[in-house]
Amino acid sequence: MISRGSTGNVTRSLVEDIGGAIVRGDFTIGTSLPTEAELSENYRVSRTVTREAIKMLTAKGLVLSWPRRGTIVQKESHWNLLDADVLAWLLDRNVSIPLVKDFLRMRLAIEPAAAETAASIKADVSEIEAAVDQMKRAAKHGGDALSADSHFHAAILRASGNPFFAQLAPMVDTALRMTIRITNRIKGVKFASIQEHADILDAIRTGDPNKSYELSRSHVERALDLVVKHGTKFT
Amino acid sequence: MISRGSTGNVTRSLVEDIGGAIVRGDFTIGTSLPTEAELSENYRVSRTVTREAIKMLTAKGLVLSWPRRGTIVQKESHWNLLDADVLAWLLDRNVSIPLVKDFLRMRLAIEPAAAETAASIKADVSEIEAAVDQMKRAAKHGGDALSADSHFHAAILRASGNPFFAQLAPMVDTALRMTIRITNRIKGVKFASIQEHADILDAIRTGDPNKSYELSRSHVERALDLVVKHGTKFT
DNA sequence: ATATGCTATTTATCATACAAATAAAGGCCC
DNA sequence: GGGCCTTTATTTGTATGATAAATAGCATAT
Repeated sequence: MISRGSTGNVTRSLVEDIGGAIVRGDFTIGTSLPTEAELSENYRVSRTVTREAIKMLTAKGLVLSWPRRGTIVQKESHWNLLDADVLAWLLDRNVSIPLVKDFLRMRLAIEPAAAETAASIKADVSEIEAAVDQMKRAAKHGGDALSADSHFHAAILRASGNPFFAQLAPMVDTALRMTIRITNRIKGVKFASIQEHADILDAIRTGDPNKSYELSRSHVERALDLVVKHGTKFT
Repeated sequence: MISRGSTGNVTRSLVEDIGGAIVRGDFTIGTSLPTEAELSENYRVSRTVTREAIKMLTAKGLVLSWPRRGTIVQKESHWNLLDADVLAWLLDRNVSIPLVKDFLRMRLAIEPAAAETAASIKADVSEIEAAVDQMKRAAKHGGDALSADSHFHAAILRASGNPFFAQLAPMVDTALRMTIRITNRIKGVKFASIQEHADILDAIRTGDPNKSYELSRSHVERALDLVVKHGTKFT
């Protein structure tokens, strides 16, 4: 049986449930899911709902359907990791150190470039500013510092004005929320200092591409070094 | 009326048709598509097919449906640019110089990092090798040099072993195929020399991260410079 | 053994009906 | 008139049942 979920949308709940199960590894890659009829029976929903859910999972690259063969679970390399849903499911069960490393290495490639670009076009920094303010407020009066942090980095990607960078923002937002927990539990390391974030903001605001690049790079590098050095203890 | 398309799949054809129309700008952002009933009528397909197509477009971030409000075309920032379909639709009608620049700037951030990583882990280079061979064959006996080129770059991303980089491979493959046409029609510039590609392959194969990074970077940089310098003539 | 045709299974498509949500219209009160 | 409530109509959401198309597996023939 499936509940209607917070959205009151049965199809959405099914997508969550089956998608999560696939990513979690409940089904063997290359094999078939239960048939539409079985899924509908198991979840007590109509075939309509089952089919529409499967179509959405198909669009996310998780499965592929063929008449008579069934709905085949695709290899992980086909999964759309950049899809916020898929990534959330993945991180939900699998916040492994290697994955975090790979994620940080991608950020290391992307984020400094985005910061550099943002500075060079004198981008609107209000969103970045808001994130820093939120961090300050959280430090003083308590609050969601983690959200503020992930917002900060997503905002930089958007500020770059490059749609390809901006596209990665939701993904970075989702992933950061998960991974910051890991980097924070390494040694006695606290949240990266607010000053460090404020400096990056300042470099972008004053339109200094090189400084923006370097500050952003060393910020991410610090997190990566931490995981590389101490990560093995936390696998 | 809609044909069954090359796949013999009506739903897929509808996705192509409506998705393409949205990305092409045939519908105003924020407004509603025709109703399910109207779409079904127009395309002469059942509501089932229409709904399943719309669900797939929803998963790609193009639309969002609400009872009584209709199916709303989402802002471009919500579109899943990293989805190969969406990108193909976008490039199909909109291979504009600014978009190509943004694309090259993202590659400039990603590709050298991927090449560096691939070299440092002594990655399997057979796929990259195959692409270079294909380029050589194409040069000699004629053949699809463009495909070989785009394969080469996608293969590097995959060779990095980083799933976040690898995920971008299909997108880069699609986009390159479109954009190489532009860079090639600037001045008398021919395909980037095969030697240049072979050198990158060699640096990765011999496990030289720094050289791999530098060669890859200058390769992409050359393309970007070209577009920046001469691009305005081709908008 | 290989090729050919049959059968059963599974997804694909169609058609219809009803439920749920909600925007728009209309009516009511002040 | 203007704000509040109710009703209505429209649109997507869900359910059900039927038929079509594709194909894996089996049986059969050569």
